[in-house]
Amino acid sequence: MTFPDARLPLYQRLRDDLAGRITRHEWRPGESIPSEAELASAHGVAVGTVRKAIDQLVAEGVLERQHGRGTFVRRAQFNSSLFRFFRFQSEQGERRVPESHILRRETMAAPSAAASALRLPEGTPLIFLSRLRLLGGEPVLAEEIWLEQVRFDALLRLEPSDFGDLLYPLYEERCGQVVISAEETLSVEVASPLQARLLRLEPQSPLIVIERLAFDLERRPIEWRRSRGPANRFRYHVEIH
Amino acid sequence: MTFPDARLPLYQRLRDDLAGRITRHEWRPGESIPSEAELASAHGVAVGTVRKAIDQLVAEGVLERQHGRGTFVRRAQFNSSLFRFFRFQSEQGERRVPESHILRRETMAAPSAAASALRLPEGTPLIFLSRLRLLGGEPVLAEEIWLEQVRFDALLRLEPSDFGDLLYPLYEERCGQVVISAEETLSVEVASPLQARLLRLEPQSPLIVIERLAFDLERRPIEWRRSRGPANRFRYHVEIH
DNA sequence: AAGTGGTCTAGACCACAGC
DNA sequence: CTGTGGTCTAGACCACTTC
Repeated sequence: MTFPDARLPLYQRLRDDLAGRITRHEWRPGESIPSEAELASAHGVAVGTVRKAIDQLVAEGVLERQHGRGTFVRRAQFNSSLFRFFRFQSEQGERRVPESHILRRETMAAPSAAASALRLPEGTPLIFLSRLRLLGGEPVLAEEIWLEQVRFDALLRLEPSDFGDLLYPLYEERCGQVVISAEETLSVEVASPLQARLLRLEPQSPLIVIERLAFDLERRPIEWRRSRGPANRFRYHVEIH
Repeated sequence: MTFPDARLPLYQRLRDDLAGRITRHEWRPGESIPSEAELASAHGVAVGTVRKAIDQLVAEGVLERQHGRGTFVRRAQFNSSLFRFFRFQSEQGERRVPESHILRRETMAAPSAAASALRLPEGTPLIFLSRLRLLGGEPVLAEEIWLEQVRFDALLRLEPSDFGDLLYPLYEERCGQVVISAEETLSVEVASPLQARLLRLEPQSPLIVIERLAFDLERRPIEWRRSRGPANRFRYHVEIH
């Protein structure tokens, strides 16, 4: 339980309260939350204040309004921009989801880079995943993923072959962790012999490197990953506002 | 003059009205707009409605509220994410603005790629600019830029040496065109002999290619540019929501 | 003290969905 | 017809800036 700062505006505390109840699965993705009038009377505030709190969560992509029907918890948005970097090569629409193979799954004490990214003390127990992703049989991404062990414990009790092709649905269903935003940093480097063999490239081929830090509803970083793929089949699209 | 659809909500029409007055330079960047109470009585609506219109423009980055002082037209935001791809090499903060040299400035009939990006009929008169950008004397970006001639006419009456290092302030001051959002597409290609010489690289070096389509207040595309730089000194940071 | 934006309330009326 | 979200109003009170 966090201490809601009483000096924060009402609608802010309400937003955090609702976000918490979604995190705690009081309302599940796809379900509707109580009506604005109900929430208002339950919290003893005006409807306008409830609307302002909901407005925020809608803007964050957590809730979705449907005129005349209600307000719903959004399901993980697998067509959203969070998945954009899968758009390797095939620019012609039809974003295919690459198949995934878990190569390694281990626990480790947080190395300094992962610890500082995830804002955890160095040495915190983490889960480390190594994944290879393929499109039409060809490797397109080699991924290294770090997760805080206490949050993602459930992943250790699952067969790596049962992980499926997408992690975020797994995070949501098995671990109750919802990703709603992320920061990515792109750069280009040259393939090491190891990476080259994994991606079936010639050594010294240019690689695109995507570092991603993913955040949950409470705006805490919960996943850090570093993905590498062949630079020549790469396209990346962003909207800047 | 556009026809405001009377079926649109009041606050939407108000938003468009305010956006238009900013475009037409009734209020200039850095200046304050009338107070919410004034706008409300001038338009014969409630203050809440004015606030909702202003909220939108604030979210779009056009206006900026200052508690107790007023609401201001934002100046072109040169530290904003629109300028992020200047962050070549020096990751350690201090984003320096590269110096710019205009290599070519011509008028041309819109080629099909530029026409379709800018959503203009093929053959529309355009201005074409070619720029080289340097950091500490070293070339970091070679840019090709296409602009609709009727909007950017003023650029033809200016000495290329007087363009300065940033184009968007120029667009704003000389042409009354304000960029508030953009889409970018990144890819990697291999330097042609020409590009290699321009960027002082060995031929066949990997290049990062950034295509940018920039939009104005009315959400119309007004600039299309393609920039190329050495891939190895490149870093790109995005927030995904 | 006067003027500005920020929060919050209470309620009217409209538009859409679903029975 | 009922319940839901969407728009709009009118006004109280607060917090910050400026003079």
